[in-house]
Parts: sequence; structure tokens; C-alpha cells
Amino acid sequence: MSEEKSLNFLEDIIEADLAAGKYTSIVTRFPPEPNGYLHMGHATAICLNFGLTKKYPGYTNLRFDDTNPVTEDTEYVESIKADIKWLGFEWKNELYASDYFDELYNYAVQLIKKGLAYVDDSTSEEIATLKGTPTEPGKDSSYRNRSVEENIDLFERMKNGEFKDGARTLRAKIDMAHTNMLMRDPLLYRIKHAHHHRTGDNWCIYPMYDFAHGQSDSIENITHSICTLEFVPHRELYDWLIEQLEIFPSHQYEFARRNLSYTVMSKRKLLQLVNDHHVNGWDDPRMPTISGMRRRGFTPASIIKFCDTIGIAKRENIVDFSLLEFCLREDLNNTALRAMAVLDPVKLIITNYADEASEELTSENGPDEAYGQRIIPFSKELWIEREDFMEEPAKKWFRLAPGAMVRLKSAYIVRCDQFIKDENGLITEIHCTYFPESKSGSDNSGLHTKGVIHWVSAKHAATAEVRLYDRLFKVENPSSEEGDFKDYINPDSLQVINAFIEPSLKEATIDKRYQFLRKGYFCLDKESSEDKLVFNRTVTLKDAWAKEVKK
RNA sequence: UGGGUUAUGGUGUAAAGGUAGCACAACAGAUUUUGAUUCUGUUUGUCUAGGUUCGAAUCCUAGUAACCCAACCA
Repeated sequence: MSEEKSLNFLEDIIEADLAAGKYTSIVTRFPPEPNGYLHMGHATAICLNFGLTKKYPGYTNLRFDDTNPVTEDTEYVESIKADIKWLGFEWKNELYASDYFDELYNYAVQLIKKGLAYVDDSTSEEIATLKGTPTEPGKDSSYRNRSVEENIDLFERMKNGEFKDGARTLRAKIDMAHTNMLMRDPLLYRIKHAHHHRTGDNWCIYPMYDFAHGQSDSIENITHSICTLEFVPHRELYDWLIEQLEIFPSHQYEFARRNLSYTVMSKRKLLQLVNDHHVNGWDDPRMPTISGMRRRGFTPASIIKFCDTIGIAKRENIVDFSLLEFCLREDLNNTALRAMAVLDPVKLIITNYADEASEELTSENGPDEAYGQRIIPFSKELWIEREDFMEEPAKKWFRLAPGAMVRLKSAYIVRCDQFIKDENGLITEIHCTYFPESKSGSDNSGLHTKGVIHWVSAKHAATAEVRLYDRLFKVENPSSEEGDFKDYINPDSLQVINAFIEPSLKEATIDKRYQFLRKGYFCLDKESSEDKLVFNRTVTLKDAWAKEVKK
């Protein structure tokens, strides 16, 4: 089972570290901020961090980066945990940056005592002005040279709630002329009289990302702290703080976040889609959120396979949506139950079949024999797909057409004798004769058809609402187009129809996936009820005929 | 007039001086009681210009392009 696969750059680093004896096992962490729902981008990070400690000795912590109480909430904590579990990963410890608030405070005092941090009374505007720009150096704040005693006193009073929000900050004392903007006396603590989802009202000062993340990594003995590319400039500060505090040296490594074509992947933009009601909530099946994809019918296996296939690197990228669909179909093809449903019905009447007769036919349930068989009722009047009939057949057409024969899946071969149109030219009935000796499994008719179509017995059919989803955006990269990304929303991303389904589908359950023969993969939606079945289309089947038509 | 990161087919990703490979997509064909699946084959690539070398995606020099950094967000 030793399939040779080349290592990505992080695996290279880890194998080198392990080989050099730097570590005997590794510790990674997945550090979401509990201020929104997880999306496909997070899934890559999850697969990466948890995948690494599956492959190499060690473990992964789940750590909520909850240092900004005004945006964070327990609701998100719960959804994040549920999503990770659903993907099938297990964290070693459930931790919170807020668990370390006392330690972080002490670290800050330590820095002050070393003369490496100071309390600044400047306003946010003043700080911004003094910061300079990427091409111009900044200037020192006039509060930069306060004494250690004064700083200790002020910082303690900040903690005690003596000052209003924004009145003062604690800053590291590094270098206001540094070429790296993040080293120009970065803010370490700010005052926020806000209720925290875990620490309540214990604190009114909260550490900034840079003073919480690396220190939390260190406290947890994280060996490989993996984040996305935009944090590259933070690494210098990350290392500086660890060095000055003389704590466990965690190391930060950065990879390029994955982008998916025809969607957006930033929390901010996803939030807009929800707030402006372009979608129906975070778990709308069109959303690239984990919860949306779950509802849509994606399987954990397909998502993990996708993450694995696209790999990991440091360059800009937009992954083809079709690769995700490929991974999805591959998994679903092997696992989905088969059933028949007619989404756009037209009636087919078998003229030589007895009016009141019906019979029970059998059909395979899945991709192989292990799935067994099920019974499907057959009768004189059937629903078939409107698009499976062509009045004037195109070249290479081998479905139903006047005079043409086609196999009804798992049933009989029929020949179209005539069809009926209404006053608008819409075909309402297709009349066929069937060949009794062509019954599936005992066919001795000698007939042969190239086309096979699905059907549902009209008098036995159940009905269901079916939601057909398409890509959310009309363009590959909505964020890089001119104007607002919302201008590129696909107005036809959701189509709701009513379908006729075979009766066995009334027993469908929400944990199962179904292939509606020739139409795609579907799953029951959470809004489904006994009175009204609702199915989501997860993804269509590949359609070679549709391609033929395009030509 | 700064600093950092990155450039390999349409897309993603390998190749640590020695045959540019894999997957998706596209195209062609075979099989098929799902125009699905499966199978076979084909097309397409090393950012540019120089240099080193028997040999360069890889090393050197000079360019070019894209992305990130001036939130009391993470």
C-alpha cells in the first residue's frame, strides 16, 4: 500500500525536522476565530493540520482565537466544532486563546519590565499617522519613553477598567522606522469594555492577534504553526515576541489559501450574501460553507479527497470547480443508492398494455450487487422526461422519437407510434407499443436499442419538490471583476421544481445519497417532511449528450 | 521612493543539474439496460533576456508580472 506520492513543502520541512531529531513528534493546531461559519477554505486548513498529525507522530489542537469579544459568539464555536467532526477529524484538546488571558497579561508585564513595551495615550488617528507608510518611516510616539514604573502602573489601571475604550493601548517598543510595518511598535493590548463569550466581564483589555496567537502556540508547544500567506510579514513579530519572552519556540509556516472558481471565499463576502438575502442563510446549499455543502449533499470523503488532490503550495491559485465536482461524483458514484425520478414530465401511454394492469419489476439499488435490488411498479401510463423525446430527432439521437424504439430502464422496450400536442404545440402524450418479450432480465425479443430512459409509473408515483442548484456566480473570479462582486451573482442558481418520483423514494432518509438515474445525485433537504418531500440536487451527472448538442 | 511572497499546459500540483510527470478540464474512440460508470488514446506548459554547463524548470545576472503589508480585525 505504499503509493509513492511526492511531499508538499510542509511535509518536507516536517520530515527534515523529524530526521534531524529536532522533534520526535509534532503538534499542530487549527485556530478559527469564532465569528462566522467555516467554509471550504477552512476545510483545506483543517485537512492540512489534522492530516499532518495523522501522517506523522503527534496531534492537533482545536484552538479558538477568541481575542475580540465584540464579534465572537458561542454559536459559532458550536458550529465550528460540528463541522470539524463532520469532516471526520478529532482534536486532541479543545482550547481557547481566552484560556491564556492571565498568562498573556503576565507576558505583557514582562515585556514592560524589559523596557520593550509601553502604554501609548495616542488616539487611533495619531497612531496611524505616526506609523508612516510602506515607503516612509514612522515617527516615535511622544509616550514612547515613559518609565517602566509608569508603564506598569498605567497598564494595570487599563486592566482595572479605569480608562475608556480606545483611550490607551499597550505597544511593543521595536522600531518605528522598520521596513516591516508590523514591527513599527505594534499594538499588543487594547481596551474594550465588552462581554466575552467565555471570560464574561473579567477583562476589559484584550490582546491583539499578534500578542495572542504566537504565545498561545508556544504555551501549547505547537511545533508547526501553519497559516496563510498574508501572515508572512507577521512572522518577524511572531519570532521577536517568542525570543524576547524566552518561551517555547513555535515556528510559523505559511501556505497559499485555496480559491475556488465561481464562488467567493471570504467571511466578509459570505456574510454579505447572507445579510442581503442573496442566499437563504449560512447553510444555503449554494454556499461554499461546510454547512452549506453538507446540506447540498457533499460527503466528507469528497471534500477530503479534493483537498488532498489540490495539494498545498505558496502560489496564487484558483482551483477549477470541476475538480471539486469530480471528487464529489467519484465518491457518490460508489456510494449513492439508485432510484428513478422524472423532473420535467410528459406522459407516455402504452397502448397495448391492459388499462388496469400493473406489475412489479426489479432494479438494482446501487453500483454493485452488494446494494441489492428494489421493486418498482409498472403500468400503462408512465411519466418520462420531456427531453427524452424529440419530434424531429437530431443526428446521433437514440432516445424516443416517432417510430423509434427505446428501452425503459429495467422494464420493456417500447416503440413510439404517435404523439399528441395541445393547441400551443406542447406535446402532452406520447403513445407507444411495448414488446412483452423484451422484459428486463428475460429478454428474448431479439430487439436491441441504444437508448435507455428512466420513467415513473404515473399511478404509483409520489411527488417531491426538487431544488436544482447551479453555480452561485456567473464568472470564474467574482472578486477580481470590475464593480461589486454581487453584480456577478448567477440569477438562476436555484430552480425549484416539482417532480414525480418512484414510490420507494418515500422512504428516503437524510443521511443517504441518491442517484436519480441519468439526472444526478440528490439528497433529502432538512426542510423535507412526510407531507412534502424536498430533495436537493447535489450535482448533475456528466452529460455527454449535452456536449454533443453544443457542437 | 520601501519591505515581503510567488511565477511550470486552460486549472491545480510534481520533478533537489540528467526523459518535464500526475490529476481535473478539453478532444477522439471502445464498452454500457444510466449518452453515467469503466477502459484506451490525443492536444496543450517551464514569465522574459542573457550567462555558466556535455546537459538548466532547477545555478548566476538583469528584467517583467501578480499578490501581501500603512484595522485598537484575525
